[in-house]
Amino acid sequence: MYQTTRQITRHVTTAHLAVTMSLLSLTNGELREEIDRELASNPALELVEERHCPTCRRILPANGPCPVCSQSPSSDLSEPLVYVSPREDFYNGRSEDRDEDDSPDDPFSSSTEELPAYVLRQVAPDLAGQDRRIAAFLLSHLNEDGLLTIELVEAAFYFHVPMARIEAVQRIIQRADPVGVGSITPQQALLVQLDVLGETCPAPELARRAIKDGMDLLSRRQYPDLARVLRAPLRQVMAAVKYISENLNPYPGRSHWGDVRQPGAANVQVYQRPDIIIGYQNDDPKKNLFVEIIMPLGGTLRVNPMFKQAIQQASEEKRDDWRADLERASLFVKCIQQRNHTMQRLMQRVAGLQRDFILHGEKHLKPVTRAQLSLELEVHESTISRAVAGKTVQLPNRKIVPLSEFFDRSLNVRSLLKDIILQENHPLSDTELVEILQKQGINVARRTVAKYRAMEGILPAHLRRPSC
DNA sequence: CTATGGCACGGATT
DNA sequence: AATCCGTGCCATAG
Repeated sequence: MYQTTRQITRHVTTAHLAVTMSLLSLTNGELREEIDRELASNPALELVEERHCPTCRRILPANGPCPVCSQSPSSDLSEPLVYVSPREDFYNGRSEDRDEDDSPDDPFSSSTEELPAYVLRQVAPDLAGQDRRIAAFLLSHLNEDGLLTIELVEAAFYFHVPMARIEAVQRIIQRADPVGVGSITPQQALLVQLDVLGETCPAPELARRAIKDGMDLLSRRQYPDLARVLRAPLRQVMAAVKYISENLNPYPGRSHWGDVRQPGAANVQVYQRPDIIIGYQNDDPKKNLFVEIIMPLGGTLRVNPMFKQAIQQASEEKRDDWRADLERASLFVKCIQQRNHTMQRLMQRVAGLQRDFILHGEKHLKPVTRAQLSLELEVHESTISRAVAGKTVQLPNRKIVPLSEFFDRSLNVRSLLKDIILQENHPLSDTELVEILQKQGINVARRTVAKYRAMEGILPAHLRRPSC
């Protein structure tokens, strides 16, 4: 990323900007990788030890009390508190956040961290020697969803065996208990599940084609489009979709499809660890909104002071190299700080603006654009874009949504529309829906209502049940 | 004839 | 400069 250290020392400001920008667009997982890389290659950089908060177990900032637990009386309840929170567990450990609904420890249950072992136990008897090692290798690269995080070719390269051999092992793994485990993509997992299910009782053939040829549309719930691609009537496609969502699971490592907490709105998109968490201080809804910007670290990053001293006694030829290292380390630390600062300011403003959305749901989202925010924060538009892109936020109700949702121009209208249709006792046509929306002060074209419906996966009026 | 989806255009957003 | 979004017009299905 920045090998040319000489130039950097000369053009500090330019480099500073460039690095900060690229860091800004990283999610916490990617950021951690970047930090690890830098930490490994630069001896001048160091990670100072962590201090845990005794009550909430969060890692504390370099000095000062835990901002989550400290009872600082806040003067203005409408102003959210924003805090950059170093939390190692968000990178490689287990999340402590969902501990309420964790099942009691059962040595024989297949909990998340035991998934690889659980599967290996099943497949091991069928495999000999090398194949067993291949299986173990593959299983050690599963993510929480039960999908592989590496390509099969990597395994083939690692073991010096042909791809076919790896694929054969993978096929055996995929048919083990969480059926579909060890697939590369959700699509592959679904297909395997369909195969296994089809052995006992036949599955609709349309379901297979939907997954194979229309996975993209399927996951985006664009059913009318899907029907067109498959050249099948919408009714049949809907039946196939129903079959898929009731019997198959694109993420074999998870027991349920979508968000369990909100059974009404099944979300096909599943995100992993959020980059930002919004909640309340001490989980008390009467307190301020509390925004945590997650730093995937177990401590604080800084320039190693010992290294500075060591330079004095360094030999003539090494001194220049070390100086460069030092320079790069301090640049890196500064850039990280800059990134966090920007994120902090951004979230401060966003949380303030979208307070109603955070507390009361999609209907209360205000249409805010990135451009607008860039004016208020006095940064370039692209800075906001980078900061927002690809990041996810956990809301107080534990739902994880993309940060870009905070800038969705039409989400509030779509959600209102969803409500109206949910409460209708007679299927309303698009034109009728337009009129109802107009009474609520929202002006949209008939065509637009149709699009919103499609986005929400709601069928046209004549295909909807009168009752539900 | 009515309800809806497809295509394409223009303006806003990124 | 590229992309997304709302909309109008037209074709098609029922």
